Amino acid sequence: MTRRKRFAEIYRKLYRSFGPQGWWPAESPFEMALGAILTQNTSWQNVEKAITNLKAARVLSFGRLSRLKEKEIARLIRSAGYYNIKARRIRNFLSFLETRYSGRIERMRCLDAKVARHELLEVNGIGPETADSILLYALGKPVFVIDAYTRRIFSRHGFKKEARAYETLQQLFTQHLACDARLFNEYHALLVKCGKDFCKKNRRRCAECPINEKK
DNA sequence: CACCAGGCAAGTA
DNA sequence: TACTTGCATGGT
Repeated sequence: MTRRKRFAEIYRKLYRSFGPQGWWPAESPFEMALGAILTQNTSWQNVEKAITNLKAARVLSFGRLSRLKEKEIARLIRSAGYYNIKARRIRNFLSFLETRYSGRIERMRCLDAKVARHELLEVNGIGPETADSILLYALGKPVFVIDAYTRRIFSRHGFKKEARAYETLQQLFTQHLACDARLFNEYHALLVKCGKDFCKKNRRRCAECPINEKK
């Protein structure tokens, strides 16, 4: 079987098993970008509580959030963990948006994906996965997001070596799939769903993973 | 109790 | 280049 068919087959199995995932669960590109920072090595459940706090405080916008001190942001996002470092990262992102895009993340949409990615990676606190999440989910760019689940799943299904480095695994998806933001969106979300349910570090439920099914 | 979650940066060798 | 460590809450 070619790799192209393998990548398509895995997607098909995941989609048939789990259905559409409806990512990203946010009301605006700005909220998505914030969520991307908040969810760094953190369960989405804890991030939701932080987002809820920000909304309750009426500060989930560039203008309102920019007026808060770092300590205030930290207090509001406490439930997301790493709150001091994440508050700093959010401030870094806000000042980036301010200086380059007048605080309007939508203005990044007209950029080439490679240029936008490079700019985002310049922000201290935004690494490859956070940058790609913002590109794909907030800006609608056809960029495949690699995360710990994606690595683990493909590592366990014949791509052990390629799954080591972020860019290497990302290139495999880019090469073997149609360049389609909606496909990338759904595929990544399905991998996270599959990882949460069946491909955890302990291999207890590994055998039940839909990728193992015959067809 | 231990372990894990939709990472990243900084330090070390 | 390739590890190691700190960051922290909340669920299982």
